[in-house]
Amino acid sequence: MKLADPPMPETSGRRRRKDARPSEIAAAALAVFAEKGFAAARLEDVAARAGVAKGTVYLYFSTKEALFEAVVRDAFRPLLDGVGRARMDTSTSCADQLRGVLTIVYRELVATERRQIMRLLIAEAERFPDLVSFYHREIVSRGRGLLAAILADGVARGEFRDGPAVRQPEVVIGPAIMAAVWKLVFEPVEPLDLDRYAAAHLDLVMAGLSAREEAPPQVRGSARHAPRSRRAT
Amino acid sequence: MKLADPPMPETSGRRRRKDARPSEIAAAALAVFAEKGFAAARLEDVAARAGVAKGTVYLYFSTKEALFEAVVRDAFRPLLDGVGRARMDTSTSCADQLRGVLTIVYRELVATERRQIMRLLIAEAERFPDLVSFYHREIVSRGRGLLAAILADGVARGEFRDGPAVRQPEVVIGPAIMAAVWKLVFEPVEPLDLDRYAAAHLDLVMAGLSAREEAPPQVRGSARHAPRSRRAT
DNA sequence: CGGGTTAGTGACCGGTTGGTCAGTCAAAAG
DNA sequence: CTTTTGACTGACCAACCGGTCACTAACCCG
Repeated sequence: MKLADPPMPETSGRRRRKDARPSEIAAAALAVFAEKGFAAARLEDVAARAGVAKGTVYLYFSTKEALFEAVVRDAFRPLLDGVGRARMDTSTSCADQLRGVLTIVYRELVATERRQIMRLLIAEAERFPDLVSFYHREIVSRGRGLLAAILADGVARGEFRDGPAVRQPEVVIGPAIMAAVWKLVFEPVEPLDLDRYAAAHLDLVMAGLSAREEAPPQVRGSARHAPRSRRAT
Repeated sequence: MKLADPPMPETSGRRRRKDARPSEIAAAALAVFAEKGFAAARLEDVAARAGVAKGTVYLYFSTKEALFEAVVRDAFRPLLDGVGRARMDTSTSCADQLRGVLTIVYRELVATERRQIMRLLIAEAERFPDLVSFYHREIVSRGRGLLAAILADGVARGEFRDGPAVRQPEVVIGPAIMAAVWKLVFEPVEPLDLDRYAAAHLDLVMAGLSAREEAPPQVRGSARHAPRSRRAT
């Protein structure tokens, strides 16, 4: 496109509009979808919010489904490489790495309007299986990989206790997801103090993972007598 | 009505139908709403699934919104008193009480189709604020009260460590909510082994709460920097 | 300036669907 | 048997909305 364009920047007035339109429309569409859901969102509202006529939407998106998919796909784009880069330097303790990851989740997902994407994904999951696959591949499995690596490393270093939670890293971020859901549903009724909540989450998880010198808890019948490989400090 | 009706039981064949209809329609509506969402669900589908004509639905529910609210409200009715009764006898240890509550959540919410109610509530939360208030009042705040009581009792008995998580009981069930969401969204892509997951959840929570020995008052998450073996796997 | 290009428009169409209501008919009443 | 009741029906209506397309006008270039 832009390659081999020696003389002038081709973005003149009219042209600049054309380049800007798709993202303008996408932003408007995201707002409307988040507010109304897919089925109840009206294309005319999207157009109006973007400051264009309804026909213009169809210049850039062939159908309502296509618009929805494009919008929801791109909503996490800015975070995608962030997740990739998130492999922090291994010099810090695993506990701190874990703290860092959870803090990012709270700051970038739970606390921002991006959680509306979660609502859309939950609501329309079975109408848009491709979208679900995309998110699973690009976000969820990567995130879990990162988490699993940190936990495994923590066990290897003797920071963390080996146990079922290490092999089920989802458990560790579960409370954060619940916080996002809570804010999506109950925020008007009973708002959630995210700082306090996140602190409690961190506290519980750290205490639950950390390897104690005193190994065996009196937790009876935990159905899991795995060898606590406590690589003592 | 029924008073002063000496001769015969008035529930004859025709009458019995009238009594049965609302719940039949409600059951059908729940299925259709769960499958399609509120906006995309068609009243004719509901009627067909209930084995009646469309007009019949309007004999019992004045509008589509009313039908939705009635259906979603009643979906948890059978569990309501269950939650109330769930104040287990205080003879068992608080750890066991907590285990019991979480097990019930997994068995009655996460593992059953009832989690579809969660999807509906999340998806339509801002279109039905009354419904949200209802659930918050009848289910969520009761459940949290129960949890908080168990945790506080556990602290008093010296079973649990006092800490921020005790004052934020939501954190403790967070992973279960996440499991429900996971199954709602990613089940077709990557199914979740609920037993393994629940075991990991229990393990993490019990370890995170249990008071070890004399418990250093505030661990502040073992920020030990011990880069003893910086080798990754 | 004028002809050509193209982003943008909005009236319109057709299918869908929430909601209505005049009518049907089985059972209860007499 | 006839009459009355009321649960149930489904054709119908009107509004709504996704998608189309003939048209407009802003812009570019010679």
